Amino acid sequence: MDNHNEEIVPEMCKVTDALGILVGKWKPVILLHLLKNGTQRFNELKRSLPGITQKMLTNQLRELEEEDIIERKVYAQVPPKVEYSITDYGTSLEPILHAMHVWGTNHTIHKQTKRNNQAEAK
Amino acid sequence: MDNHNEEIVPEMCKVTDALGILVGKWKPVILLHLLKNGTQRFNELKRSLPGITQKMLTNQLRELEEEDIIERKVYAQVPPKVEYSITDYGTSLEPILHAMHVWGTNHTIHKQTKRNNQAEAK
DNA sequence: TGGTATAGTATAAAAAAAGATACTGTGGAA
DNA sequence: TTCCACAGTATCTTTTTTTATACTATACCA
Repeated sequence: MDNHNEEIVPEMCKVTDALGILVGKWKPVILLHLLKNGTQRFNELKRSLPGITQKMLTNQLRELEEEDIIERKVYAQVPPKVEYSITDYGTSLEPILHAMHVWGTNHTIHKQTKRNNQAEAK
Repeated sequence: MDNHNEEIVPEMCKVTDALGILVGKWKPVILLHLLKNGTQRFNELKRSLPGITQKMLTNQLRELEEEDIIERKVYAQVPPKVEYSITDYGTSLEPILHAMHVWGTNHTIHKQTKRNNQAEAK
């Protein structure tokens, strides 16, 4: 048995680092859109994200690009054309997003069940 | 082949819901402490979390309790004694926290590598 | 000639999250 | 008698995040 047990030591925990990349009101949805639909132009994304402002979209995309999760490709055209896509490295996030989605789905059920139980216990 | 493919539809995505539970500057660390050390008293936790204010700790604990992730047990004593622990249900978060930790750890390396490559490319 | 689409930037304001600080009541120890 | 530990509350201030709004340049179309 080798000695790299996988216990997380809170003091050197990287969970927050990982979270930092996912957090932001719009980042998960942006990632899911890019994962599902592949390469997208700026305004395509914008139309898929009702309510987002251009500034927010730009911000979130830049932050994801900074982390090497997505790629930004600018075409030298007028009017401008900019395409966004998930990098190969970025796809390594997919299992986590998926796990969170599954957990989140179950959690909504869990909470509903709990509420019902509490209601009938009165 | 059955028809429940697990593709995440962004429109009905629960990732944000799951994230909402983990987000908060202190929640992941609190959870990791409780997972690692088991039941803890309020001030034990506080001492383990250098820099946290009582208000923040109380807040985060109440929010986690609200989601049924942790349990709060009050002893009718003076001075007061309150114990916090992960619920059985709460442990279902462990794989996700673990996955995020592993991903986060790798990500720090990834970024370092990228920086080095960029530096030597100049 | 005016209007539209593109991918943004700039600035300010509002809202949410986090932090600082002071306060509570009570039993036991010094 | 004063002080400490306990598990919090109550306010107030600061910081961060998000939103709202207006503005840019240029090609194309009618």
